[in-house]
Amino acid sequence: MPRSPGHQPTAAQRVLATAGELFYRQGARAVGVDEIVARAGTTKPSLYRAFGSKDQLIAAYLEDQAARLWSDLEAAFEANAGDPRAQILSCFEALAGQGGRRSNRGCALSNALVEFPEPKHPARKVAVGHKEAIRKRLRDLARSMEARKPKRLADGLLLLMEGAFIARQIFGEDGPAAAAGGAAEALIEAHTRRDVDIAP
Amino acid sequence: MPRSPGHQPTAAQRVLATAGELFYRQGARAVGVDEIVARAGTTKPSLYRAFGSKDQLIAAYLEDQAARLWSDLEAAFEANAGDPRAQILSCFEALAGQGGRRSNRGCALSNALVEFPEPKHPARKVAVGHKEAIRKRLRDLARSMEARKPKRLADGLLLLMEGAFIARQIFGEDGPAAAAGGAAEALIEAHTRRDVDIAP
DNA sequence: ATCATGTTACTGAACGGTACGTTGCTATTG
DNA sequence: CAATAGCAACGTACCGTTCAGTAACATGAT
Repeated sequence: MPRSPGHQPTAAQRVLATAGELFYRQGARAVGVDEIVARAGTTKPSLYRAFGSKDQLIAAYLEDQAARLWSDLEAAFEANAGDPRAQILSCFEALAGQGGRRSNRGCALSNALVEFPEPKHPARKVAVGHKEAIRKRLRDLARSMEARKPKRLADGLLLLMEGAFIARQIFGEDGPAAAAGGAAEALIEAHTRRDVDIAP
Repeated sequence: MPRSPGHQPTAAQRVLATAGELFYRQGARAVGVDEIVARAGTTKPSLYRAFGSKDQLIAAYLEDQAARLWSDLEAAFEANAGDPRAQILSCFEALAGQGGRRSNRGCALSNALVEFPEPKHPARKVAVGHKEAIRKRLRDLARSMEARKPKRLADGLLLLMEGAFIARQIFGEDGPAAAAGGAAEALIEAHTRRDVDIAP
């Protein structure tokens, strides 16, 4: 879809970019299509030709966010290739850094899950799919570091991540979210040390 | 405000009860005042006479939820008086049980913080206040169990709680949320054992 | 008489969505 | 080369609905 470089961005691209900003900062339900097109310097027909409906625009926004997040994560993984423990901890640093540059509103995918509980909403499919992928990735990492109970460790790490996302929205960047990395370390330690036993 | 027993519930009470159900299940932004008054068997003037605005009704709903949650927690604390470790773990059981009876929509307070990011929204004050109280309570418990870094432990536990709330909305009751209690146990263990050291 | 409540009928703004006309580039043609 | 046909992208102006909120008045119980 992206045009060859040198061209100006299309109306659809501008809509997706501005909608992304507004959705992330204010929540998708709080933003009207009129505001989106006004700030994008275009009009509603362009929005609806490109995305079909507001719900589908939200889904597109989430796919975009998921792709960015995923590539950030993969970059962190590659930077620590071969050391699954460092790979996991780099996740927490990565998500901490990302939150900082975009004003403490946590994870766009998680927020969307809260905003749209209806099971068949297109936003849910995208968000749930992404979260399942993250969970699977964490499981693989836990397995490759030979944790005693890899699934359990991966789920614990996921809880810490999600908790950090929303803790940042409650207490800001220097609240409990800052403790996520350390807690993850402790959890990993508990699952990999020989002399400590984990509840069944 | 509650009337003496035997009387029928007032219009305001019915509004608060139905609004609570709808807000919790669908999200406050997704529910209109017309739907609330229709299901409560009353009319808009009654709603606005009692609560002033929809935003204030949302705030009242959150205060109600916070009070319920808090009393549940206090009950769990009293049942394990003198054993701070058991008190903390009973939190996780309590919140797991609560989620079960109300269809996996997590914590009403946390959800509201996601739905209403505007700093001066009345819903935020209520929700943030409650979360700060929880954080303080966890700190006290961590201190009284002589954890090495009580603040850090409390924050880690808070992350696990919040993570469990939203994990339930993503993966359901049997997803990562089920691992919260075990992870909390491991975290406590790491902070209380003599022979394990915690990163600074 | 007073109080909480219900009834009806509104308001103006914002909502998501669309029918229809216009612009501008590109490709084909004489 | 120049005229033109086609086509995709875009904008104007509007649709009906729903939103939160209100004014004025009626009713019923204590």
